[in-house]
This record gives sequence, structure tokens and C-alpha cells, in this order.
Amino acid sequence: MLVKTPKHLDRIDRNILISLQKNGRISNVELAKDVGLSPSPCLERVKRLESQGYIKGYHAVVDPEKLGAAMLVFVEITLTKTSVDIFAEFSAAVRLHDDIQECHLVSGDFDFLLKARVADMSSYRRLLGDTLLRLPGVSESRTYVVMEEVKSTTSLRINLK
Amino acid sequence: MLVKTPKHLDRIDRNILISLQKNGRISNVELAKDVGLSPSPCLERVKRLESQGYIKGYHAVVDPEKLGAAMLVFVEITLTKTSVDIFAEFSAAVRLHDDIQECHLVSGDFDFLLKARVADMSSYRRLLGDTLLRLPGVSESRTYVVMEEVKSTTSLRINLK
DNA sequence: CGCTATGCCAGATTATATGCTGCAACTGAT
DNA sequence: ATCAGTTGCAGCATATAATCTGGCATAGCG
Repeated sequence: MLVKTPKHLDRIDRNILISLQKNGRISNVELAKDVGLSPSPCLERVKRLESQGYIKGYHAVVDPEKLGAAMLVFVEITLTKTSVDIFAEFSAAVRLHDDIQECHLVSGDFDFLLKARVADMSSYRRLLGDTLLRLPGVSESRTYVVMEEVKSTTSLRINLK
Repeated sequence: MLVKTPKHLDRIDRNILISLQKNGRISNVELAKDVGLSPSPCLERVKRLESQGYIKGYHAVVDPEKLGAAMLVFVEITLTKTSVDIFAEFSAAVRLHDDIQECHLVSGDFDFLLKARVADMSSYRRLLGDTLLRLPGVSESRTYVVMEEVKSTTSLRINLK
């Protein structure tokens, strides 16, 4: 038995991705209706999209304000010297911290851009002082407190071809 | 018939949130096993968490690189003058743009921090030149290209109390 | 000490997920 | 143009899951 050809995504696949980005908990029956298929081939496609890595996962999004993380901050971090070791150590520390949702290595004036959700300013003070600034190689940091989230989504635009 | 008391979350509720953040498409039966309940009360709790706004939605996460958005950039935008009108116009324009995943109004050196996913540098050039810089009131912009996503999650830490 | 409300489980019913079968459209080669 | 191989779909059957309806246990309260 041969494995299915990993052909490119057609319009139906793309509509499935659009739909599942909007509502990750939609039933397969309803999804099938949305994209104009019967449930069986629709489910097949979803499984294929998952196994081929087009879909990386499904997640519930919870309300940070209701759950004690009302404060959103971005932190720019500059390292003194960017050796591989320091990079790895910094990355590892960041991954362990639940308050830090994102960490990106960027090109430009600084080295890392972090996104963190904390309860309040004193929690942030602790995160910055006790954790971030104590990591080896950290030379500078600038903090930006979010006053309003104008837009916030993880949805990607899917071109229907 | 009275509405249920909006009491605070107990340990089971919190475990449900943790579980659904990890796997938003888990079946209610399996979720119930995870949190040590039978399916009926578990489903009740999930519905309650949804209707009370603790759960804001469920979304599939897709692979940007496989879908023509391999480049992730952050853009800092400074406005010349921050009037209510300009703010509103900027916000509205940002919300219309599918390439822009996040836009935050921040305190500090600049005004907005944007997160955008685009296909490549020339796509970004177009987004910046044709859209962002043409918005009224925009005075400066700095762009940071992400070289590596060290960490990327939307999961919130849920304290079990 | 019984009343009442809350939250759970169990069982029944409906809906969904999932595997299987056969048909129709498409492909390419004769 | 026709025949066979291939692909993808719908339809059906069965296993699972979602959802509803009691009824029981427990805790707070009068």
C-alpha cells in the first residue's frame, strides 16, 4: 500500500484550514458542510493536514484578565556578547518560564524580543529583576507595557489560490 | 429557574483550562478522564467556562512556513500626534490587514508594536510602504525581523490554587 | 434534624467519528 | 476513442461521543 501523494493544497483544504482557524472545536460533520464535502473525505483531509504538519495543534484561548494575568508586556533584551552558549542558556531559561509566552531572536538594535503576561507591575518587577536580568550575558533591557491590545490573533491568511 | 452562581474556579475547572489549552480538540470523554469526572459534569463545566468568558475560543494553529508566510516581523510605529481620530484610523486599518496578527498600543518610546507574518522581504516592503507608512499620523517606524522563534505559545499559566 | 441547593454519577438517546465499499471522474497509454 | 489504473467522493454501518434526564450524596441553613 502506497502512501498518499503529498500534493499541494486545493481549495477545499484551504477552506478547512480557514474554518479550523476560526473554530478549532467545530465538529467534523459541520466542518464537512462548510467546505461542501461529506464527513468521511473531510475527516480524511483533516487527518492528512495534521499528519503533514499543516495543522500544528488546537488550543483553547483563555481570558488573561480573568485568570490573573491582566498585564501584557514586551521586553527587548540585549546581550553583551552573543556566543552560542549564552544564546542556548538564555533560550532554555525562557522556555521554562510560564509567564513568557514568546521569545524571538531578532535582527536589529537588540537581540531578543519577549512577550510576557503577568498579574501586575510587581510581578513583572520580579520577573525582570529576579529572572531576566540575572541571566548571564544580559546587558540591557527595555520594557514596553501594553495599554491596549488593538488586535490579537494567531490566524494566518490562507490564499484560496 | 435561577442562573448558576458564578463562583470562583476550583481545581477541576483549572485543570480543564490547562487541558484545553494544551489540546483544544480533546473529546469531552477524554477530558473528563483527565480531570477525574464523568462526562456529564465535565461538559457542564466546559460550557460554563465558555459562557462565563474564561474560554474565549478554540483555534487550530497552522504552520506559517508551509503556507507562504515564512517571515515574521515586529514593527514599532511612532505617530506624530496621538489624537483620538488618528488612533482610531490606525487601529481600523490594522484590523483589516490579514498579515498583521497583533497590534498593541504601548507606553514608552514609540506608540504601536505590530506583529506581522508575510511571505518574504518584498511582501513586507509592500506592507510597510503601501500600507503602514501611508496611514495618517505615522512618523517613524522600526522593523525587527525574526531570525528564530525561540518560544511561541498562547498558553497562560493557570495556578491550581 | 430535616430542607434545600449543589454537584456528581448512571443510563438513555441522539449525534458524531470512523472504517469500508462501490461508483464516478480523471489520467494516460494503446 | 477505449480500456485499465488511480483518485476522491458519497453512503452505509458500527463504534464513540455528546447531551439530556433523573436520582443520590453532601453541605449549608433554618
